[in-house]
Amino acid sequence: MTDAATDAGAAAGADIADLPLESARAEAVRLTELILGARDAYYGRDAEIVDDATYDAWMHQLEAIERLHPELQGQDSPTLSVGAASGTLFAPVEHAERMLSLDNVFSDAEFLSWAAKVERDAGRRVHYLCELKIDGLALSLRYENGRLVSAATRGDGRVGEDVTDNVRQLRGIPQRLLGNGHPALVEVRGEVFFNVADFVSLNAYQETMGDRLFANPRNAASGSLRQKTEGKNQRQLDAMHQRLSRLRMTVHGIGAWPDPPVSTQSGIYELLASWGLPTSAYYTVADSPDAADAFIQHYGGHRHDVEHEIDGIVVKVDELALHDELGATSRAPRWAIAYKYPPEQVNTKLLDIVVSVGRTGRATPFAVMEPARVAGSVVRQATLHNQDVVKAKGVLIGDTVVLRKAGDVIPEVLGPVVELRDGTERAFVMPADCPECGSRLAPAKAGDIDLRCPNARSCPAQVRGRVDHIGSRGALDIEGLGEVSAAALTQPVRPETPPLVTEAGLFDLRAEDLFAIDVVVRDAETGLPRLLEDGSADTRSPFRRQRKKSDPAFQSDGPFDGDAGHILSVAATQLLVNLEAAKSKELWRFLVALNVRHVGPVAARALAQWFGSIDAIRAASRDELAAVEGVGGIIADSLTDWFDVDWHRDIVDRWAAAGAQLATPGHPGPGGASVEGGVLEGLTVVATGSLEGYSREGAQQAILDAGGKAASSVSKKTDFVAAGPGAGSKLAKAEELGVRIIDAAQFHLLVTRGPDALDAAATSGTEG
DNA sequence: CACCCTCGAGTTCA
DNA sequence: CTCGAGGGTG
Repeated sequence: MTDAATDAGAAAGADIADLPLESARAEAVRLTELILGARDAYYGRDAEIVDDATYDAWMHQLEAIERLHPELQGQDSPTLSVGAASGTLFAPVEHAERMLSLDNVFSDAEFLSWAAKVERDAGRRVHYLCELKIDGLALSLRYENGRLVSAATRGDGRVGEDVTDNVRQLRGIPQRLLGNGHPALVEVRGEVFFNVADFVSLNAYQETMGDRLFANPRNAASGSLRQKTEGKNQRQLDAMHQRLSRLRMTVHGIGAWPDPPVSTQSGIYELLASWGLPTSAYYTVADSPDAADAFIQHYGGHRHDVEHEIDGIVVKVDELALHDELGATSRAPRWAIAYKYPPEQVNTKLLDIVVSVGRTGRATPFAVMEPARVAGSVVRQATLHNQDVVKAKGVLIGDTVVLRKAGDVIPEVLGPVVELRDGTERAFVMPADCPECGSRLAPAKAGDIDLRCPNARSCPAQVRGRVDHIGSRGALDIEGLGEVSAAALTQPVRPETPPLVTEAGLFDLRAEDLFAIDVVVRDAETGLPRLLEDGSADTRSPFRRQRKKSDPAFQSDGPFDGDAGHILSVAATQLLVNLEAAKSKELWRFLVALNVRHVGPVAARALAQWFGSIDAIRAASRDELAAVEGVGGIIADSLTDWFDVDWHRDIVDRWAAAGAQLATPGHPGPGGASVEGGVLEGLTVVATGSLEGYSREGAQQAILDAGGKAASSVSKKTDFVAAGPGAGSKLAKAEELGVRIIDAAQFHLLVTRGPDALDAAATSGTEG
């Protein structure tokens, strides 16, 4: 790129960054039309209708938009084809038959209405050929008398680039067709793409060579195919061949064949396969729109089970006779549609990097972004872990960043789009003080990257986090005690001194305490306090509500009448009831609730089982603690250290005084109860997905009750994996390791009667 | 010294 | 649910 071109691109980027997605889309369409029109004139009529500078400006504008919104870059984008660089590198080739693009739908409803229209136009039910829409580069191959004579990119659909020399090096593409049933002229359309693994290794290679990374497999395929061999040194040439050999082709179209010996699209695929052309293994013929929709939904959930990237599903009417009947619009055939999945990687603005403090005091920077739709949900935040990660990712506040969902769930910032910087970005500086309480942040021990707020006792963020944690499923599992209540109880606007200064007072909470609480109302969008007309913050109570005449619980002389006829809300009464019930939960839950470092549900269970009471654990020495299986020196130290702190012991004492049961009834004391001789003794079981008849917790408890070990991840030590609907990576891991997989019914048998009963049931022949 | 496992954190969904 | 960090165990 020349300097002038760089400037043009950067300037365009600055404007475009402010465009909302819909306007950007419209602008991209407009530019594409202009560019294709200019190209048509140039190649088709040998005439220039615009000067080079204008043409270049359009291209740079379009490139800038596509960098900002990669999802707008269609496969037929002019930036991916002829003229993108200089227009003279590859010879133009005219396709025998125009390569049309497909119309898109973005939802099941849109797809079903397309199918309904097709069936209405056809006047009958039709079959649908469903296939994966591979994220690659479309290619047209021309075979004359069975020999490959040319290969061309799509280009603008009518004229493409001649990439025959490069294509001849691809292993997956035959130079000659097998057999002799093919016509004299065959033009097949296919997709050249990288498998995900090959794409990753290609980028790793590019990185070691100091070359530019490819944004996605399609760009990589395009880049590899459009490499020019002249002027390259031998080493680069070898590397290129190595990469090219990893390209594969799958055929999903055929044109220029007036009289095929088969009557369906799927028949054509079989024919192509018999000629030695590589076709995709992933297609099916559906006999109804609903069946086709089921295929779409299936792969929507299993996009990553396929070795290559897919950005959607292509559905075609299978009956060839109907293709002519239905015809085509100027851009796309009416007998086929592309269902586009939501993009998994998008660009968005990094508005700020903010630091949050968790229940352990760890200060974690996270990215605050312009809300963006990724993989089907709207994301506005993503963790950045610590200041080293921020630095390693190289993001600046104000950058346009690439956002994705790791494992399809957890939002992750991949990095900045450096080309779109305009100089106003600024670097993130890790604050020296806790953003919530102002204490000086410091590493817990020398050499730690993580900074922590040392003010464990009264830092609002930490107290709030701990109270929230107490209510969580892995601890006392108190319904109604979550993030929101925890905040209301520890830092309301009224009263000034919150009911809970630390978690010590949790079981002393009374109805009056809850009734008095007011919190600031925050805007759901911005997170800022909502203001009243006089400029003061709007407040409301989470635990009061207006009394209605119709209330069955209406009492004219209730205890809380003073306040304009308000009564305790349902949430408040439930919280009080649940707190009361929590007082008699199992000992290990209290141990987890105490927030001792390194003591989670597993260590807590081991300790509770051995010692039988909090007092016994408090009294135990470091070595006595470390003698418990699953507890080592570190956890033992962590426990004794914890009990050395006055206000920690105060928590235990006040909970006990409030009636919390901090001992297992009937436990004989240290060294005592251990469950032995259960039917699952010595066996490790992992439960995943939803198992009919069991809750997530219930399944774990059933395994433990039977004397087994309930592990949270699958390893080769795992004996059984009980998998129900919705099972994810654990099931895959079990298959990979050859661990025995059982369903809910078998799981029930296993925990009640043991593994032998399972085998007996299996051999008695329930199959068939 | 290898594993293998648990902990802890952040996030979104039903 | 997944990742990194770091503890426990053979």
